[in-house]
Amino acid sequence: MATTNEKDNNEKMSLGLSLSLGLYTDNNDNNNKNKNEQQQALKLNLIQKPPSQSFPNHRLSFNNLFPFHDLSSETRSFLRGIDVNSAATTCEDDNGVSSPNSTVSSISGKQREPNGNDENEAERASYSRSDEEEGGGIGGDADGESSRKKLRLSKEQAVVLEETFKEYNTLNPKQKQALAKQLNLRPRQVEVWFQNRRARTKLKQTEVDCEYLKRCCENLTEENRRLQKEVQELRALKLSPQLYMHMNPPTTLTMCPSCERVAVSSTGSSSSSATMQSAPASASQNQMGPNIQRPIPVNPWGAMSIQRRPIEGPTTRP
DNA sequence: AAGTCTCCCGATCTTACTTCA
DNA sequence: ATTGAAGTAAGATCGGGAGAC
Repeated sequence: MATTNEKDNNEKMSLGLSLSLGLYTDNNDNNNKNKNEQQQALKLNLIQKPPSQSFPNHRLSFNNLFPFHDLSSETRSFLRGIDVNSAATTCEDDNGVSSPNSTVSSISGKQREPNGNDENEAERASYSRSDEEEGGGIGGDADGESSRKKLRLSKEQAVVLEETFKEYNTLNPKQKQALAKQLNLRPRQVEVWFQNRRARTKLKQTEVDCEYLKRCCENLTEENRRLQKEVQELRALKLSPQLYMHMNPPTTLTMCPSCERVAVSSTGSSSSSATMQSAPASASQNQMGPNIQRPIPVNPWGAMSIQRRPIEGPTTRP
């Protein structure tokens, strides 16, 4: 079961994060490689390395993931040293009488200590019900209460999750269990976190792609406008007889999109066959006035200076 | 082939928190 | 300084599709 899931996960991993017109999908080819190594690495990462040791890299990597306008509230609070969740330091219901989250939600943020007790964060944010069965996950309101109380993860937990996500954006059951155990969360929580993380990463990527396409459209519109203008100028030239007499028969330059060679097809009666020339040669062949530039075919996509920046980090290592 | 299980995804709900007037 | 509305981020849930058994 796990084997098929891993395969499935890897396929989705390579598909899900490679929206973006296939422009940067190369790295994902490595996703299917060395699964055993990945698991070994995860074990090392999750079990042998204490969470605190992975913190120094956090802010850099997180900013790399979301470099723009995405200083989340948690991060901002983190930077300010304010513990946003420090109120609910303990959850008193190991037996599940009341949700630990209800404690969190019943205490407004204004009751939290301003300086925050960072030492208690992990305990605060962790489920004291972490030993309860995973069945309490989706729709798992075994106590019949339909409350959807939410628990903010501590920054340590978030950091570990982020670090893990950067390496594996999907987890197999073993990884999930190990991570949940390390973070003192329920496996379901880890699973949900990864699902949400994937979804939001994809959303961000979609936004980036949308912006990119918008700029492409703008560039093409501008290029079209320029070409239209040039056509008008050429038509005006054609209508001017004395100038027209000294011109070679008008040519139509078309660019082969694949080889980027220019087919020069004369519209005059002398030649009806198109010949392929390289673009620079055709440019120099233009015998029109110096002020008129024959539009050398451009690749508006290639000419664009937009830097596409993949926003999600998670690329599995080979 | 049909049923079940598990996983993932997309949409959505809900809550915690921030910002701003 | 305080407060409440609006906005945002993120955890959680729901329903459905897909693959494995």
